[in-house]
Amino acid sequence: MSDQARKILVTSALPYANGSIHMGHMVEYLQTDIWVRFQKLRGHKCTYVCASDAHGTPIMLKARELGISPEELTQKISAEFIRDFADFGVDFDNYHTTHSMENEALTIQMFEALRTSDDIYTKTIEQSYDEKEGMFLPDRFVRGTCPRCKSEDQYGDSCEVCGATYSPSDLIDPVSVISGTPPVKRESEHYFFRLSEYGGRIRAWMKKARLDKNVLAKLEEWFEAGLQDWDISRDAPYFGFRIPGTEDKYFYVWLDAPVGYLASFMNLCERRDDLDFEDYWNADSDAEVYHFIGKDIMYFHTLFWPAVLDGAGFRTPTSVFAHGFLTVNGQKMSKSRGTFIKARTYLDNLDPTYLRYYYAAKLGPTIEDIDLNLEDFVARVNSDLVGKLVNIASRCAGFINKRFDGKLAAALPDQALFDTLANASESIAEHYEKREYSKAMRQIMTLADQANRYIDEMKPWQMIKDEARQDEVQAVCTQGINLFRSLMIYLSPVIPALADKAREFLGDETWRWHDARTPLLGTGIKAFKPLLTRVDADKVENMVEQSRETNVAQAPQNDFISIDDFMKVDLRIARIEKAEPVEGADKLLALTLNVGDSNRQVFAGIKAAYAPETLVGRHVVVVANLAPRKMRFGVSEGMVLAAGPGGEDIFLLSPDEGAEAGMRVK
RNA sequence: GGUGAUGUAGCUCAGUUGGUUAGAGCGGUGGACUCAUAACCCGCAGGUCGGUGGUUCAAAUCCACCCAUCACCA
Repeated sequence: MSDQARKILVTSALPYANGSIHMGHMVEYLQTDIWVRFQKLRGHKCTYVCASDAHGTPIMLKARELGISPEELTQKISAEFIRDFADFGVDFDNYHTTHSMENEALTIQMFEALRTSDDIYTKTIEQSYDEKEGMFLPDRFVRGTCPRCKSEDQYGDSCEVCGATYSPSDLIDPVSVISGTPPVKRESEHYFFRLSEYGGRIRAWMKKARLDKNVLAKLEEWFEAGLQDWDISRDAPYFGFRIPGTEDKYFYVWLDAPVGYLASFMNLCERRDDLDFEDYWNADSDAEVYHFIGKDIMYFHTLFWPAVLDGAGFRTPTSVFAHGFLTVNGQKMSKSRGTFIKARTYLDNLDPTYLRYYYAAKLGPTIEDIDLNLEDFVARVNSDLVGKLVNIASRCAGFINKRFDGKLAAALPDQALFDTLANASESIAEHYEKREYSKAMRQIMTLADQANRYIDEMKPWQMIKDEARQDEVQAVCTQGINLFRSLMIYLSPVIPALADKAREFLGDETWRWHDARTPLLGTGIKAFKPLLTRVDADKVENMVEQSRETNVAQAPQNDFISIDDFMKVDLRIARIEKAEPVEGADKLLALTLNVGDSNRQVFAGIKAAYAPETLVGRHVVVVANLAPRKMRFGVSEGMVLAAGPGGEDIFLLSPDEGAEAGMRVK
């Protein structure tokens, strides 16, 4: 790694301004923030920009639903985003919006450049149209019955049940999600970007960008499928930028969203004399540009985006860093389980330092998902941060403060041990640079173990009883304090708030990476206050409960159903005749139910909660007229009613004594 | 359905180009210590490395198939 100061521009993906920031989002912003803080600590000129992604149909519709303008909506949500990020210590140099003058000017500039080079053409296409609402419908806004498996209420682009992909016109009985009316086909002229012409240039960029091998594999897959031209326009009504020379055509949100990276930077340059927009974005720029993104938007960032930049005469990104998704307790985040945790809910309960460290301890450079295991989270943070790290300072500071008037010794008793930490500097730095944070954390914690072992071997608490060894105690504790200091410097990109507290306690003005090479000697330290308290497992539980509650409160829609609607559901008492595990299914039991006149087979996901033999003879409530569903194990002819969040917490409904199989429930 | 990724101790994860008894942290357990936010230190137990088959003197590591989980399909 060169010692020359590098010019680096870093971005995180622009959060879409129609919801709240949650724990999944935070993976990306913390991953990026750690990297940026590390670069700054190393003395590089690193700039971190972001913005709200403010355009598109979902935002337009949400604003309409709330009876406010899209501008108002996105401003309000952006304000929330900014607070959430700030409270997590995400330190943007600028946070802007894609609905800005800079972005409009840049988007149009790029579009015109591409049109001049004949990379834009128009073509008439057919699309679903909602006559009642007077608008074209994105695929996601049409729902209907899957043409392949006949599952009802599926999206217009793919079936969530059988996984089939198709176009909205293939759906059986399609309806517009907005008006509930059947859409019609209507023609419209759209603008297309000739992505198909860019294969060679994208490949050349890929080689330079040194992408992760998993990202490359994915790209290769897309290349094999063949690059298709990209539809970059949408018809009015749409919230976005109008295409010059048209009355009712707008740029597709995904065209102007990445341009928002440039727009935010341009906006920053307007008030920063030391930053020059062209210096970073001209085709021959020697600055480095990195985009941190989630693996779901790789397509846009590794194909369209370099192609558009290249075609429009700008420089391309130095690299694109894709990360995986977050699971909580090993599963997809779930509102019913209370694991769909908003950033604000976390902040209301817990210190952001915990999460920053925990994510760092798990993050690597690949697109693999990471898991937030809440029990592990409590154990890991308490053990590493409180038990190991802060403990070093805690067990030395008392002696220094009480016996030596807060004064550190003038020399280190064990220079070799100090050097061990100093010499780890480049290896740790390399881990940070490559975004191997989990490796960096492991290495730092191993060094923390050495520090604790050192104090343990020296036993200052025994020395202190011997009048002749007082100086030794001061020396040993000075050693311990300095080891702590080095570790804190290394960790400061991850846990800046804690590092600041530690720095103040030690009386240092500022920290740079290389300060870990020179010990603090002969100076005074402040009185030691606990720098970080342990994670309270009750608060974690509380956070989960709050996440569950807020969502349960939302769950009952104010859409009432009529008694007729209810009567459509044929609920019957059934007697379980037979219950057995299903081979190859972890969660299912195969139940043979007597519903009066006949027996039928139903698969129920209750294996974790009930042993099959306890069920036989029991009466339950079953939905008798549910459309039979073909599963891998056979056909399921109904649904057994049960309550609870799932797993072991499932509770079957039973009738009171006297009910017989076949009776209707109403 | 197609494509890709992942599957290693109770939990979270390391395991470089195939090579001696498969590692760490947490948790469990036994002990030591008492400076420290019941923290720290020493020891012990725990794994047929998702399954099956194959290549090889040798496979967690390579190949094939299968199973499970996750993602993408513009």
